[in-house]
Amino acid sequence: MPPDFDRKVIALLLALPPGRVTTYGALAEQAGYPRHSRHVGRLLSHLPDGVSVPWFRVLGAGGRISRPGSEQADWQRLLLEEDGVELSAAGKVDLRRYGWPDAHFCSKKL
DNA sequence: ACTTTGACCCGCT
DNA sequence: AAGCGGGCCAAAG
Repeated sequence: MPPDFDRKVIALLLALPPGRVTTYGALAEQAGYPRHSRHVGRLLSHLPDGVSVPWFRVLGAGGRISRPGSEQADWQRLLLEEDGVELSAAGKVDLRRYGWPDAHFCSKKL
């Protein structure tokens, strides 16, 4: 895995406008490594310190929050709402509405 | 070198 | 709705 993978993912994340969200799969794909969704997860779980990343804007496929029940999931939900993102009772996000503008699953462009 | 472990994903019960 | 199995691939033990 080239060193720039991490860098790219971070950059993409920083470029993501507030109030919008993306997914592990989409990040991996846009970083040039399709099917590497897990690696994005692993990256975010061991975040290089010194970089402040809006990790909470990263969701699982279909707009699901990862590791439901975990402490981070609760935080994520809170932070997202603070961003103005609506969550269903099940804690899911409508990607068509809040998804990454360039992503296929998003219908609401910039 | 081999095995286990993920902040994953998809399709099928 | 919820669980299972298989696929995925790098990192850590």
